[in-house]
Formats: sequence, C-alpha cells, structure tokens
Amino acid sequence: MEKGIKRRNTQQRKVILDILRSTNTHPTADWIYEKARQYIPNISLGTVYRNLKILKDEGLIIELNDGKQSRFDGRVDRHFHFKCLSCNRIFDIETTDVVSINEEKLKEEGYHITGYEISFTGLCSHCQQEKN
Amino acid sequence: MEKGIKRRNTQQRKVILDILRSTNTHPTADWIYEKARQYIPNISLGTVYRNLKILKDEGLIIELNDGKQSRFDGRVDRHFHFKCLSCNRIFDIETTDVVSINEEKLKEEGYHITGYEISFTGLCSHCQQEKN
DNA sequence: GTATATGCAAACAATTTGCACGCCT
DNA sequence: AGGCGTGCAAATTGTTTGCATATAC
Repeated sequence: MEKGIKRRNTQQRKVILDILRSTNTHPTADWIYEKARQYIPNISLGTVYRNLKILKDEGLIIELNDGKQSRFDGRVDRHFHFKCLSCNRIFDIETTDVVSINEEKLKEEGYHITGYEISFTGLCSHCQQEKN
Repeated sequence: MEKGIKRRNTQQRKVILDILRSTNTHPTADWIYEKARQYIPNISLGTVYRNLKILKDEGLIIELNDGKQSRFDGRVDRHFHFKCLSCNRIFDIETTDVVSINEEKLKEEGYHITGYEISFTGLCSHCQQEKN
C-alpha cells in the first residue's frame, strides 16, 4: 500500500514467484506452500500469504476468486479463464479476441469502466471425452 | 441436491427470499441475517445460510463471489454486475447487449462453453463526482 | 404422526496478525 | 546497525454442521 517501503529480495519471495511462473494450474496458497517447502523446508504458511499479497500489490501475480478460496496466477498478460465444471480445474484461454465489449453503452448508463473480468464455465476436452 | 426431498415452506425461507427480492444491494449473509431479525427476532445465522443454499439450488437467487465473502442477488434474469472500486458497492447493469462472445473461436480451442460470467469494475457515478 | 427445518453452539477452513528473532542491504 | 521479513502460534472471519427440539404437512 505505502509508497516509501523499501522491499528486500528474500529467498522466500523469489521461490514463491518462481513456483507461480512455472505452472499453469492456478494453485491455491496451500499448494504453493507445500511446493515451496521443497526448497525452503521451514517456510511458513503465513509467509506465503504475506508474499502473495506483496507480489499481487506489485502486479507480478494475479489473484483469482474461486469460491471462497483464492487461486493465484503468475501470468499477468491479458487473458481469460475457463473453469471445468467436472474436474474443477482452471485453464487459460489462449485466444484473446473472443470477447468484445460495447463500452459506449456502458458509459451511457453512467459507469466509468476501468476493467472487467470474464470467466467461462463448461467442460474441458478431457472431461468431454470421459462422458462417453 | 437430492430429487426426492419434500421441502416445507417455512416462515424463515419466505422472509429471506422477500428480503432479497426487495433490495438491489447484493447483500452478504450477515446483512440478510440482521434484516431478517426484524421479522423473526430469534432466527439464527445458520438458518440463513441453510436457506440461502436451498434458494440457490432452486434457482430463486444467485450467489456472487466478492472476495472471500458471498453476496446474494434476488434477481435471476440474465444481467451483469459492476463493482465500484471506491465504495465497493455492486450495481446491476441494465443494458444486456454490452457483450458479445465469439463462441466459435472458443470451440476451436477445445472448450465446450456452457456459460460465462462478467463483472465490470470502475467508478460509479456517485464516486466519480466525489473525486472532483 | 413423522420427517424436515430450526436454534444454538461448537467445529471448520481460509486467511490474517502479534511478537520476538533473523537476515537483507 | 537498522529495520523489513520470517516462523510460529494464536486470533479472526466466513461458513458449515451435530444435535435436540419445534413445526409444516
């Protein structure tokens, strides 16, 4: 939040960011914690949460709302998500031009839109096959 | 979940649904609980949660994800939401034709889309004025 | 009458925080 | 050396659940 904080580059934060950048599974804090323990055995869950918040504030990761649990994404370029209703996994959608928003209409209604989020739901290709 | 359950029409459930249908503020469970106590003073928070789940299963209300808290909406026709980043209130967007999705592209990528959710963010008209 | 719904309180799950110590810079 | 970051555990917050009783049908 504050501007004047001098951040230190800690091992913990580096490891957490690396973990998030090397997966596309949109993991939970707990999953990241377990993974991080492979590199820093005595890292604490509180530290994971604190660093996730910092990384998010710095714009290096994104926080996703998945029910009451947060999930995290190391990919920060504009992209959409797809959640499979069968296996509950979240996938990245690679195509970027799947959505178009009529900003004029929204402005007419009095809203100053600065952003939006879309999440698609359905069946992933793996679960589609399983249904047969 | 089960099909064969015979539901009873309880006062509690009726009051909760009425409350949700007479507001457009997308309240939390706790807000609904406080409001419901005006009509049924000894209603419990657990009952509010249980009935919200039932009403949602029956398609009479919608559950919204707002951070780690759930919010509820008695309006079930297709509509989008706008969240003001300043006052954190959630508004209904009345225009329905603000978004178009290219379903073909999505199908090509292997996803069988059955639904999607959009939420817009920005400044509501009230907070826009306050910034001056 | 009978089984579903309730109130209450305890249990849970995800996340946050206070504190003394550790380790970047 | 100084102060931000850490580990640990306890605290908080939002939600769920077990149980005995109440009530809709």
